[in-house]
Amino acid sequence: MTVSGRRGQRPTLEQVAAYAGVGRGTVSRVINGAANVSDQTRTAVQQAIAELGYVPNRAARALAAGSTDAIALVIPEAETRLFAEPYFSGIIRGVSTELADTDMQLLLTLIRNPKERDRFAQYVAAHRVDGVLLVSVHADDPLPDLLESIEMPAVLSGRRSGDELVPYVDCDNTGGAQTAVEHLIGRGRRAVATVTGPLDMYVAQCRLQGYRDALRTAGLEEDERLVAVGDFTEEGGRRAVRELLSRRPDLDAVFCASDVMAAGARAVLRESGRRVPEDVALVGFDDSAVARHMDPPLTSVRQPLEEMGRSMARVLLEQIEDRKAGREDRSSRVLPTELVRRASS
Amino acid sequence: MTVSGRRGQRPTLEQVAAYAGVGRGTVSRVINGAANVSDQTRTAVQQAIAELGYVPNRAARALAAGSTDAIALVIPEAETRLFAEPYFSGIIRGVSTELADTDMQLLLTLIRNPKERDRFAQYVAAHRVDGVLLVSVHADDPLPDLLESIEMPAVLSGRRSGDELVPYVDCDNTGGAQTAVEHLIGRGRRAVATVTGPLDMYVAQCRLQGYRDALRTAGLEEDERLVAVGDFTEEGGRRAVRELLSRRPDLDAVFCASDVMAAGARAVLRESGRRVPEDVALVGFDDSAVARHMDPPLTSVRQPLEEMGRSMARVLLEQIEDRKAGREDRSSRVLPTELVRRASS
DNA sequence: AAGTCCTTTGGGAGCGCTCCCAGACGTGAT
DNA sequence: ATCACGTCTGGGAGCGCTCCCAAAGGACTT
Repeated sequence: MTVSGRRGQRPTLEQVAAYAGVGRGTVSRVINGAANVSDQTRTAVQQAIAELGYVPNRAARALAAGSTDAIALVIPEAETRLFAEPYFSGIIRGVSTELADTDMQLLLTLIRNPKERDRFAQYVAAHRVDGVLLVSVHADDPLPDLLESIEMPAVLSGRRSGDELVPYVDCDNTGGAQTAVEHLIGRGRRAVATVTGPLDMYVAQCRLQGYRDALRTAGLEEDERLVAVGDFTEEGGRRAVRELLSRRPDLDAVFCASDVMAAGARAVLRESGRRVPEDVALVGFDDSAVARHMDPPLTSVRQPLEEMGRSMARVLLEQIEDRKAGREDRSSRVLPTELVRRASS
Repeated sequence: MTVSGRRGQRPTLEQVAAYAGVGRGTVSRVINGAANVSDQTRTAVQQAIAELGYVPNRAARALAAGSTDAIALVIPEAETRLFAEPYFSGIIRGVSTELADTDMQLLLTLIRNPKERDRFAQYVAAHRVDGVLLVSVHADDPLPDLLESIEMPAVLSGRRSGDELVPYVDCDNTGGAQTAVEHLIGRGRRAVATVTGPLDMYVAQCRLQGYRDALRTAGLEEDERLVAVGDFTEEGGRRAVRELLSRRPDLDAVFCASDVMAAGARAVLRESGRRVPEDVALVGFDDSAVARHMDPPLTSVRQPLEEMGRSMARVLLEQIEDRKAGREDRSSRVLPTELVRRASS
């Protein structure tokens, strides 16, 4: 308790100014890298800052400047279940990396229910952050449009549909799926089945489209009996593969739109006495821990999660910058995926 | 751009006061739930707030009050690798849940290198947050002591040693391990081996201790040939189990201090022609996705991650509260684990 | 020598709150 | 009627910045 009297004793900009023998405005200019400061003055101020250990007070800055130097990363609970595993840590890591050089803060907000959503909406509407990164893939999520309507800079992780209006960063789901299936075809497989995600999700549509593109490119016939709809869960994968096996017992490869579904697929294949990859080759999507630790290890399509996080942050920062300068910027980005080949195919 | 003129048009406390026909101070009192406001006045103010859609400006509040209404969740990169998977999302979810009713903000900070650590240290030293949640298990991490020295309220996730001084929230690693091994013994296993984590980590020491306690309680002899040191990686698990098999080919159960190591163990056991669980029963720790999707699904010790997150937040908030009131509070908490039984044992 | 323009600088005003003091009013005791 | 004391209220001061205007000075031009 003795030392705590020191609280608030942190030097202020004013003290730095006094110490350096200049005015407040000048110190402010140096800190914010404004032009029109002579080298001599700048050096003196910088030295004063260093000697006093000055750190600007964010609250004061935010209040005076009307900006917050903070962005929010918003994760609706619903997404949390579907994409759990490597997804968030990857995105978060990327975002954080990109923000490290800035002095933007990252605010994490989980939204579990409508009440929390409203609370967040109000919070954002009150301009308590400079921008929002939103993990959202559900078409019926009202948040993106809300952000749009209050002109809050925002970037989505993933698209809600093919003609997404809000700036987004996504990975090439179609291309990734196509590559995966082409890989299977290249290994001599001819009866390639797929287990899709729920088809009301755009990401699931894309991955199915990639599957179809690959078949078409290879001149293989598309057989609807080789397509089963899953739900991104292991049990869904099980169910789908049972269905596939009953319809086309001769299938020799399965492309699953997620690793977790591939785990379910793998179990059913084993139960049915089929060996992986000898009898049926298996490929997943996500390159999650599940894929790495499966037996045999699962070939999977890797999304560049960290890079996606970085991109999201970058796009958002640009957007904030542009908005401030009165420009309009609505760029999005689609990043390539990578096929990670393992023993399952 | 037309509408953006509205920016900053959000009502201020002053406007609320005018609207309600009271003074600024009164509105402030109502907002902060201070006593000494007549019911009539309070109602009038609350109505004004509702009608105007007033939301307090955090920056202004922080500046005037000298507090920030924000806490930081700090994750050193090193931990990110080891504990990746369910750990962070669980903790984060818990923390976020607990904070939802507060108007505390959650700031996420990843620390990748010494430079970022220093930056964060400076940031914290400047009292830009009210408290810190620190995921840290490495004894040589300087951050906890730094926080201690500047009297910043802090709570660790996990202990660095048995006599941790900084308040922490941990799960009962020893008890969890003991329960797991007792479970194996209860299923008739007699040559129970263990794969430990790196023994310079307290968490690994605890889990080993739990293993020993279980053997002793059951009156089984401890054989050092049944203990192999791993490193929480799959490859480490592989290596450890190969070692164990060469030393005690008759082992009939393995308790691994992490699921990922159990995945490695499982692979080696299969290679050696042993069936799980018929020949060798297997138990892991963490109850991660890997455990659920393993073949056979892995029995594992579940940590109550979300509850741990909640506890951390609660303990930190209490600490902040107490500190503000001039009291001293240093409570910690150890939460029970739960054995999740699956087919591997 | 006077005027013009640019660069550099100091410091007032104000951001929206909280804190706190002083005043207004009511109640009961003297 | 007077005073003391309590409850409730208004609003000044100030938190530490940024913004911006005006002033000081230097380098040119006419």
